[in-house]
Amino acid sequence: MGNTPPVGRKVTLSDIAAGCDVSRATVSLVLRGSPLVNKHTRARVEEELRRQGYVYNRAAANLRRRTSSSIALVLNDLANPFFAEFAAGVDEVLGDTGYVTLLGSTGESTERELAVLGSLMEHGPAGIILSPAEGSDAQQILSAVGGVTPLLLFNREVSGDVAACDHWDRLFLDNQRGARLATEHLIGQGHQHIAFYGGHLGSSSCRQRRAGYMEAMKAAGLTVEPSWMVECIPNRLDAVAQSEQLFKGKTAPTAAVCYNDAVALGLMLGLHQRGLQPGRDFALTGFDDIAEAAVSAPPLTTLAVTPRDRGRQAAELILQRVKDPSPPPRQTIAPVQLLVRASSCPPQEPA
Amino acid sequence: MGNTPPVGRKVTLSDIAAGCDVSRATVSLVLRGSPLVNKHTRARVEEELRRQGYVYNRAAANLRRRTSSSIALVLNDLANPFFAEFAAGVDEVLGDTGYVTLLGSTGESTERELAVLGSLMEHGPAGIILSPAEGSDAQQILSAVGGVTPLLLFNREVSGDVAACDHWDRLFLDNQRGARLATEHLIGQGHQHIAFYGGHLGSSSCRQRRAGYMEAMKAAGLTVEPSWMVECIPNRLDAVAQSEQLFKGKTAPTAAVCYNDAVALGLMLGLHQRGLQPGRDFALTGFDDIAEAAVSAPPLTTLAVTPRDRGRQAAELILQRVKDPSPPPRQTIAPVQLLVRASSCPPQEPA
DNA sequence: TTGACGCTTTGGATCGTTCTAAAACGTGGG
DNA sequence: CCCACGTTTTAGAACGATCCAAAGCGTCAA
Repeated sequence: MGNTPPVGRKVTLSDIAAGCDVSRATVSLVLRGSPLVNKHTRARVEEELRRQGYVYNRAAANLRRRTSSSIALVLNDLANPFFAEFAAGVDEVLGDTGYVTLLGSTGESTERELAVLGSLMEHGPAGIILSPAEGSDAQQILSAVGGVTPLLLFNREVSGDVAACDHWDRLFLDNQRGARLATEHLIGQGHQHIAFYGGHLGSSSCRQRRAGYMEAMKAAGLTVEPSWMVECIPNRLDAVAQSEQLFKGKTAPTAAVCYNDAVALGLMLGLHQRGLQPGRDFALTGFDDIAEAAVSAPPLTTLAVTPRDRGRQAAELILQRVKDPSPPPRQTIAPVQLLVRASSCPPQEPA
Repeated sequence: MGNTPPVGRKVTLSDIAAGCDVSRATVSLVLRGSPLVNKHTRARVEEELRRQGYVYNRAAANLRRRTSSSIALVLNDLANPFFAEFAAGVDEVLGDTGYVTLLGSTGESTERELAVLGSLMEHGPAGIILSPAEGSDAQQILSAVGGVTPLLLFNREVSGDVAACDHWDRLFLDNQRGARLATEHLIGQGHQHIAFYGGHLGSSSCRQRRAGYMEAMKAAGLTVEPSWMVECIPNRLDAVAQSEQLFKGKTAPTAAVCYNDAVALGLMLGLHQRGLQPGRDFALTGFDDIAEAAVSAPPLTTLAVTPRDRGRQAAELILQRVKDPSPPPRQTIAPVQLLVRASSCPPQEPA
């Protein structure tokens, strides 16, 4: 009978070594499946590991080997289903590769973002995936994470000195192309008076989506009335409230490309209040393909961004970079896919 | 001029010590804000820390002190908004207390759950918050996490030997009271023929909610027809499909307590198909207060479960347990709150 | 002069693992 | 009998921080 496992303390490699009369080094070799150890020794050690209920201490190993087995994931809003799906995708890939996810949620506060980054850095992650809070400054982030740990910027640009962060990788959605596809689709349905509704000009994604819209309109030779470009806070409530702005100009639009699904669903309510039936009297498109989009009345034409796939992709990008830091920084633009549903009807009386 | 920071290597406490001619011990004291160090020394050291861009290595400190600064958060479905909110709440509190969140997502697979727990354990978390996958076995979980690390079970029971896990803390929603409140509310509106619609009897939450419903019915002296207890898969689609079952018996219900919001929204569609207008011809309630509940037509009376608050609470519970492991395990039942909206109308002709 | 006493500072061991170089051991050829 | 050789095993120094006991130092009373 060997000794019993220690009581108040965790079982260490030395306990195992003592328990079956070999050196710590040998146990370590067994743990890492080295071919150097003799079959019988290995069996004896493995039995002892089981007997004492040994748990590997990866922190100690990482210290000695100067390695890391974690990736930090810092998100501006975990409660948002888009980012939740994204996080699930990230964790899926990281888990499969033996990395562990260090989570940090900033709640759109740049102050908290810096604090969270600082705290996570103390755990020495091998890399960082960051979806920055609005208004994040490149310089400050750089000084929080240091110049060494690889960082992948997701979904948003940061403001400030470009040179400060031009060695970061980037993963963005193809906002511009998405909005262009939606606009082209509405044009294809026969619409000529098409608005762009919702979003904040302060956000880079809104600017990109507007650019895609303008691009399609221009390419089709269609003019854009100023009253058709309406800003609103990108949630349902404000989208309802601002919807009448669309009809203040001299020509009323017959369709709208909306900044995102939440805004589109809000606009639907606003149209109802004006006596217009969306999907029959007025066509609209969203962006994101949230769960509700498929079951709204009418179902919403929108752009699928597959956040879980983006998460997986982000994880793979940062892992590549961790494995080999030498290649030049890379910017990846993820495709989005147009999902045509009933909300994007043709105009009622063809022009 | 001091030496320059090292190149390929991270800056360590020894670099700082060498850089300003003190011992490592002194630098360590400065880092931890000890009152022992002289004002001038402290200033010199702090200057050097800044100059070299020192980052604290918490893993090394944890190793030496035999402490931990992380909590593992293992969720069966991170993509579900309920758990995403929960995670955000957990991370909020943990971040404030200097802990870091180790994330693990199991995707409802018990196999993956064990793998994830094993991997996280190697990082030596101070505690674990676990929302188990369906069908998780107490024994297996216990052997994955060992008997030492505190564990908080959230939201779901695990199957198998109770004795195996009776030293775990628990945090559950008050399903029974929630359903009772909803039922009492409908009774208060004047309903007597009230159904319980949706959910799987296999799930513990469904059984608890049914129990709350029965409790209220019995207390009010109301009888329950067998045809009023209808099971369905808890999603919108199946809820539409099964809704006619409610009207197969000899007495048609005038109201229904639904298993959750998704089911309630599905039932609304089913009622429409029968020519009944929910909120006027038929009253119903949901459970969860998902985002759609407030904006459906009619807005849905439901039970708010405030997942973010639950997350905060879970974090506080596990931190308490980490701080002092001695008190006996505790089961916490979180209150749910009835939100009355237009869907729970009085019956059309008062009985 | 001595030593007792605060106030600071410090060397060295230590946490649990891995790495390196070398030792132990059996074996077979010269 | 000795040594070279392949196979296993090992002692001891790392990794970067903290803890402990003790030491340096200036001051002041005896």
